[in-house]
Amino acid sequence: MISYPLLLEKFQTILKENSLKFTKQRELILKFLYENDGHFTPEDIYRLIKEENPNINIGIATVYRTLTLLETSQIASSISFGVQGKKYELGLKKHHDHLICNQCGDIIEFFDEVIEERQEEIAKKFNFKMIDHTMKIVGLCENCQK
Amino acid sequence: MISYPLLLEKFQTILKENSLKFTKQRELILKFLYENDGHFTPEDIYRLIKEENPNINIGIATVYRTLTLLETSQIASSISFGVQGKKYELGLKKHHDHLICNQCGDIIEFFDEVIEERQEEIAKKFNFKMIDHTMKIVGLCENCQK
DNA sequence: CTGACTGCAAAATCTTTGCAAAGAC
DNA sequence: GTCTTTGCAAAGATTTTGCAGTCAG
Repeated sequence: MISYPLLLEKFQTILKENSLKFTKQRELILKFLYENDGHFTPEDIYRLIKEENPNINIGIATVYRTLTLLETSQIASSISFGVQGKKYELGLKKHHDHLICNQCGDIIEFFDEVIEERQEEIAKKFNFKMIDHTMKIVGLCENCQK
Repeated sequence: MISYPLLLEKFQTILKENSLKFTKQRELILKFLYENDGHFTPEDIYRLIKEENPNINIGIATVYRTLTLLETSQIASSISFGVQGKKYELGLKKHHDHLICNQCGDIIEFFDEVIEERQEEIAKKFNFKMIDHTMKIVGLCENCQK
């Protein structure tokens, strides 16, 4: 896993390349995603950053804007929950898919080589240029089945 | 594939079982999904039904309510597109997954036995009770690569 | 300095809800 | 007749945008 200083550097490089500025708010959001393993809504991120940094001012719009930027830069990635919006996570980990618990909302990550390969083959079969793929298994986690 | 009269009967049975009423609007939405192979937003469905039936009154709220009902009844199913909402299709076909073109929005359906099996195995491995699963391969379709 | 970024509030989307009238059974 | 459904418009929820002031480089 990448270290935080390296991640920060990567982000700053991307910003520089695009004549964008490195701001306190952008750093806080990056740091939040780095430090908090999991999947968060923009609202979650906004609220938790405010809680942890009562002295800093940050607006929800900035969170949305920054998350979009981070996703475009391939530093973060999101999974969507239909009408309930998206959740973001740091996107530098190895690609993986998700098991999502319907009851408690818990998200388990997994990676399966066989599925990855089949996906490539399917895309090829349809002459489809695959950019991304997501797989969600929805159900009940071990705890919630009790 | 199920015939329309049979589908209609199935729907009516479900309605009766739940003391719900069979209305013109509900039938139109069911018929629309049956006759139109593809994936539609609630807005699409609303608009197209109105176009095809200028004499009939139908509100967008009814479309939403009915789609929810159809999905709960497992007659329709939806795939979500993040903030951009959901698209619905008749859900009685054999389970399948989707290739989604980023450019033109086209959706190609596919089914792969190997992936299906692996999903079962993964769920088992995590003691996860699988209720549903979706897989989306996002990219560029054959046409849009040109 | 200059142009990008920010927070705010307003706007835009998409979906749901409250309600009185209409319709199914 | 009774109870559900409907359309409408208003309300919600989530996300985006316009703008004037602020800040990074």
